[in-house]
Amino acid sequence: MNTCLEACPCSGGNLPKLMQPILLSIVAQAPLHGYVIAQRVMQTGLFGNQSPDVTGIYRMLKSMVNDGVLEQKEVESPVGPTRKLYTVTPLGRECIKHWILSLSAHREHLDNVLGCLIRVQDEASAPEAPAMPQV
Amino acid sequence: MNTCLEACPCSGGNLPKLMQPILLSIVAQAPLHGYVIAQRVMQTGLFGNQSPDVTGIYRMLKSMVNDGVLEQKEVESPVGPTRKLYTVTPLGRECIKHWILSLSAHREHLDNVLGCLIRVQDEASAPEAPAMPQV
DNA sequence: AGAGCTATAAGACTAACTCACATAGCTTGT
DNA sequence: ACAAGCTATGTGAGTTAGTCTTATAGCTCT
Repeated sequence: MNTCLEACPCSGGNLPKLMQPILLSIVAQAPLHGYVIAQRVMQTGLFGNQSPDVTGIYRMLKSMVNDGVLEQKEVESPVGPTRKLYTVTPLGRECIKHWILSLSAHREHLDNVLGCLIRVQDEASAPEAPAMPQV
Repeated sequence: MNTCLEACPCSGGNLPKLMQPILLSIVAQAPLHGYVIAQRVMQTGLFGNQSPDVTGIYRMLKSMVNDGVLEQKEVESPVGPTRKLYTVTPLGRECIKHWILSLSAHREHLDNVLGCLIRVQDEASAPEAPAMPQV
């Protein structure tokens, strides 16, 4: 039993952040390494003031390389650990097109679900105000 | 490395089905047991011809009872195993309101991400048609 | 007798996250 | 000189919302 506040899924905390398409669109603009990508994610303003944590971003970048949508090039850095420069592959460009289609479809699904919820909500709030006079 | 077809996340297969709000809106209309709820989910047409599998629905119903948004009443059935009748609790009604808010916010996020992708896509397809003459 | 429907559920797996922690070098302030 | 804090990458462990496979049990229809 929760209080339906922050912990409840209805707060939207468990909805996907869509990091993969976001990362694709950032890297598509210019090849970058992880740390800078994470900063760009924050700068998009998509997450208000805070970005989802960087470890998730590094992990996602790695898995995207594994999937062949990004390419990774090790670059010796003058300071700190070796940086990894990410570039979008041709396959990744294809993925961007696919994402546009599937996110549009998802948007429609979302609208339909919202419609169901709002209908239920309206019926609950005004059951004694019939639009049509009863015989 | 995948082929960016069905297996790739860009196909949208991993996007959430939003079962919890769907189940809430169905049970809010009338108390039902699992099997019938699963049928209603299919009838909504939200998933084309096929519904996500029933085991997920049973599991979700159970966890929603655990969260206090649904109430479960065991009903002896003349045939087959004991049915479980689900009803939306007052907390569940609150959740419906919250879902409307957070799904609306999610819709906005989705639109923003789509905007980023489409912008990148447009720039990639028309880089040699400058709107402003270069000096 | 066997097929197929009603009805519920556990087991094992996956994707996409989260938080806590580890590591390592560099810069800046005191 | 030393600590604090930034740059930069990563592992481990856990959660949520799903998936597919399999199990169960009784009923109806042919």
